[in-house]
Amino acid sequence: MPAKKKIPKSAPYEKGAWAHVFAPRSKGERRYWLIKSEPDVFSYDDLVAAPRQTTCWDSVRNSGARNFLRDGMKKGDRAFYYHSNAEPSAIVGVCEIVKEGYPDHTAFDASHDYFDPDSDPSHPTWFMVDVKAVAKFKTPVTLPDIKADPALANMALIKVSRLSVVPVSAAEWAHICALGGVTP
DNA sequence: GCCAACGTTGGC
DNA sequence: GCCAACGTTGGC
Repeated sequence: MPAKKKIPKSAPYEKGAWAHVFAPRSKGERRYWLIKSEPDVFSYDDLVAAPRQTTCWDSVRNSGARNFLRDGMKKGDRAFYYHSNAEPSAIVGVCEIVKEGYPDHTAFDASHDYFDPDSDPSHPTWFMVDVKAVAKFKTPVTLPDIKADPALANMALIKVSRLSVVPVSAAEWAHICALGGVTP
């Protein structure tokens, strides 16, 4: 693994390199994602403790991540729950998309930290989904684990840092579920 | 705390 | 349309 990797000049999610994650689906096809949260802010255990083990995934303010939330994710899709800025940073559980992309109301609220005056209810800029906890990993799969695993070398998590929502391939999904001790 | 790798903004 | 300055994420 190169110590320093070259990231394509143009952001992949802008140029259609990830068009497959937005492409039409076969009937019943499920797709996979990874969502990041700092555990000090909202951990997987916080999700489990939430009413109906569900929360709205609000406050994403990056256009690439927004596109995944708004256009990529479908009800029934699954997502890894990743703890960022943690020691160690790691995938700690599985959740399910239980409500597809809808306007992020926190952008409309002037008193909210993530208020965006350019987003209004008639033409929302930012979107969110609802996620529900499904299973906590028996063993967290850490970022060093992921980086050391040749089967995971192409994960979007590694390829494109600083994006809080990224796609996961079906092969990566199965592999990581096995490492984490949960059924895919 | 540092800083790489972005995305965004705004001057021109 | 270019690009420098700035802000953010998140690993280390």
